[in-house]
Amino acid sequence: MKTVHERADIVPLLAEIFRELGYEGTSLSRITQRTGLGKGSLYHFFPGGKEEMANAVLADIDAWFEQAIYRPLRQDDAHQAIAAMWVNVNDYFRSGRRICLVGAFALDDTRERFSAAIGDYFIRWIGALRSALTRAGCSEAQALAEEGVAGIQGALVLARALGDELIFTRSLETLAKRFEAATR
Amino acid sequence: MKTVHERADIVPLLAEIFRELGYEGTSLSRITQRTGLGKGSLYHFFPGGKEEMANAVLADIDAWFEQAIYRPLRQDDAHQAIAAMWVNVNDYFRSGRRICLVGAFALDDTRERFSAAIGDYFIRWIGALRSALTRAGCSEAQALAEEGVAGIQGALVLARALGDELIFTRSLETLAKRFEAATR
DNA sequence: GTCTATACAGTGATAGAC
DNA sequence: GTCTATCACTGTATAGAC
Repeated sequence: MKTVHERADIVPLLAEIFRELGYEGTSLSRITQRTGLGKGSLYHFFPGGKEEMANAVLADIDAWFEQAIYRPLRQDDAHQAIAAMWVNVNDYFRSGRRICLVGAFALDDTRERFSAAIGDYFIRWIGALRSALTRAGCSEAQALAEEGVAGIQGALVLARALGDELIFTRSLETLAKRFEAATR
Repeated sequence: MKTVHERADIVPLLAEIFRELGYEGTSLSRITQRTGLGKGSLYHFFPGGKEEMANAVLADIDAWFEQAIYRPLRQDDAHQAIAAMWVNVNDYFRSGRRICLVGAFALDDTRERFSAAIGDYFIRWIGALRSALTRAGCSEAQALAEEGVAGIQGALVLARALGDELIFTRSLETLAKRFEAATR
């Protein structure tokens, strides 16, 4: 049986592999195993190899955050959008069992390969969050937005390091309370 | 000229290499280049190869944090020890230009190799910080300790992602203010 | 202790048959 | 589109001379 795929079907699988193994730790043979696709198929979809695969994953992540997080923060009711962010983020990162690929890429040398996409991701997240906080009447919107995004990234590190799923959700709740106190 | 080294001289060099390249991204040839030592010397000091090198680095990091951060938090004046922690952490991570190797290892699959050391690092940091906060009269010491450690890790991610050194120091100052408000 | 030489599995990548 | 075969290269690790 010859299953026919398209690029869009493979990208989410690649995302999970990069998440678990990191960029350097992800080898084409592991990708072959986990996707069930041979190298021929892989290079058919991604002529640029592993780097193009990672770029496709980053673009996919960016698109998801744009529609699910950033746009509501910029356009919708500020209080509602912030509240929805905590819920969506907790869901997206599977209560801390899933990490942020962009954050992980930022930490080591793979940052150099994807610095534009990495910088963009955080600039836009912080910017959108600041926009919502400002509209909600927060006086120190930039600092609080940075604290919120950093808090999420840090909570992911802790959750993975301790193997504790509860700490992620608990951290988000603490952050949410800080935001409520600053916007009432 | 034949320079003679000892293990203790090499570990800090290895630490910087692992920090920049990550565990998987660090190859023996890169280690050879940056340390000036051949593979023979490397395997003389670390018969277990790359994994033993990383374990030595993690032990070195642990020892530094124990004496510079954890012990003061557990034993010294609580307010002073917490204030010193912010200064020492900012210095140790070079205002965000240097990352936390333990946090980086926690994010991807290399966590499995070093899970004991990684878990220990964060458990003891949070525990020591909670001890100081409790002595300082904080009612929600565990939650605030978690928030502080997570905030530091997240600030490192942001600083690297944005290539912005100022954001790290600024984030530490914000966290310090939160701690002061909770312990007065 | 440090080096060179070497083993050999695994790497990213390409070519071509189907 | 998918596969298999194959490429040149780099990976970790070892052995042995000095």
